[in-house]
Amino acid sequence: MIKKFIDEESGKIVEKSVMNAITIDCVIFGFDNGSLEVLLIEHAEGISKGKWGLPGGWIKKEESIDNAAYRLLRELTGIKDLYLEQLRAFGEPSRFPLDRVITIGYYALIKKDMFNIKAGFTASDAKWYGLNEVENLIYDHNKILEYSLIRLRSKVKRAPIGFNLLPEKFTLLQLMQLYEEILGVQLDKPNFRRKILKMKLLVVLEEKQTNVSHRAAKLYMFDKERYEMLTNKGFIFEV
Amino acid sequence: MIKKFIDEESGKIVEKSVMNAITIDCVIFGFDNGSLEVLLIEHAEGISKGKWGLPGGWIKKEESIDNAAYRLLRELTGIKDLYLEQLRAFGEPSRFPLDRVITIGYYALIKKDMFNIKAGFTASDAKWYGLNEVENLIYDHNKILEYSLIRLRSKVKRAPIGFNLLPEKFTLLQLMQLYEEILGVQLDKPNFRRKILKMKLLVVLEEKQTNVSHRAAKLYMFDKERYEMLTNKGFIFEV
DNA sequence: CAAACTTATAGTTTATTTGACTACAAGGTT
DNA sequence: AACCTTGTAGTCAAATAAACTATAAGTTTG
Repeated sequence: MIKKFIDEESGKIVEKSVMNAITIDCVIFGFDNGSLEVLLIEHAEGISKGKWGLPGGWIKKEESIDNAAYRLLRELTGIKDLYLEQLRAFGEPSRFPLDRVITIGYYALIKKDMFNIKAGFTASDAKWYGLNEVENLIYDHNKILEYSLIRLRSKVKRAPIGFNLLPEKFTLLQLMQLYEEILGVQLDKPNFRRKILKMKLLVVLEEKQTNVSHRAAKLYMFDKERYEMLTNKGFIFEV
Repeated sequence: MIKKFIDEESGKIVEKSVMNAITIDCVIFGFDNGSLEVLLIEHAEGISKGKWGLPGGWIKKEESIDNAAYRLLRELTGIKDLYLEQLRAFGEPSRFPLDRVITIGYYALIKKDMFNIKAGFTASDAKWYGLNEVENLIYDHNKILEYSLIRLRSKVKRAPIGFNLLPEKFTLLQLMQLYEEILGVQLDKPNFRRKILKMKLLVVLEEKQTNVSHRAAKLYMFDKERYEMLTNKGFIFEV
């Protein structure tokens, strides 16, 4: 597709192609043992062969961008049940060395206990990294990761998306530690309990923890229906 | 550029082009006489000729997406001093009737008193619309507008971007009305004053309003340097 | 088996913030 | 001069958040 532009220096009308290569790159977050991790892959082909970066891929003509992101995650992890949100488009002309490639960043939150990584046919390896173990990634992937963290931190305070990182059943301490880890703050146990329970978003279960070397904590579940009901009434989640 | 994909039904590897046409569309907000407005343009060419939509255009190969958005706004309004932020990419395959076109949405906040609209060579007319005067726009532009409003509302509470819609010098009532209009709430004058002044972000000027038929209010200016200084110390703007 | 230890959970107290409201000041208009 | 509109200062009760104390319910250790 060729379109007309005004050349800013000469003022003349020039014709240029407006076709671009577009990729998707996704930051996948997991929570394990009290720390936040991201899933990185080692590229198996092309100029970035052998280097680590975010999982990603190309968008097909007939699918929406969101669907492309879902498809890529399905190919990589096999899970269908995850939280996925677009970050934004990253389009510095220099971000990709060979051609102009615009990428659309996503981030996903998954329950780590629920799946196995399949490296897939463009990756030779896939591995979880703690946030401060991440070193130099390909292209602008460090920048995308950084941006995803900012978004995650701001979103997690205003919407109950944190639950997507925990198992179905969790204790209040686990939930608190999740918030502590993501937000990088220290929280007070009794105060956190009170605050989160007052929202009435959690269902307390009969079950308790097992195999712990201390008093077993009650297990809770997030009540999504109740959340939506409350939201419609004007309730705003805020930690 | 041709890439390989796994066909999900047959499991075979197929080759597809990954080139896409990408545009930029921008929601431009202005504030006038107590109400929030958006700048729309009437398209002068192509299949949408005669219809109203968001101002937009194509991205050149050698410019970043942000720069493309700046360039388009400059071409349209002539202003260089504005607030600009990317929303996200919109890429439903059906959003554009002829081809697959992915668009990257932006929103801008401008001081309406500072500029004149130039319709430009792809638009036959440009006009400010109050938010509830906006009717059916081309493509998915209503959706982009809706999304921009959600973003504006959430952002304006957490960052002092609202000032970009006001003249350099403004009264506290003007500022309060801006927040009332954007957030759709009623605020209490004394309480709003106290809250906003406590942040120490405003410089009070010697000047007062003129030509008003009531007690003249003091004029204030936003102190950007002070804002950045406070932010570095951990201050968080919140209305 | 009891003491020590760890985490869970309940409750108290104080400081801070928010929200609603009252009162008066400072102009211009009639 | 009376009145109207908006600006500005101050008060007070209610709600919320933050810091802290205390106790309960288990495990582990000696």
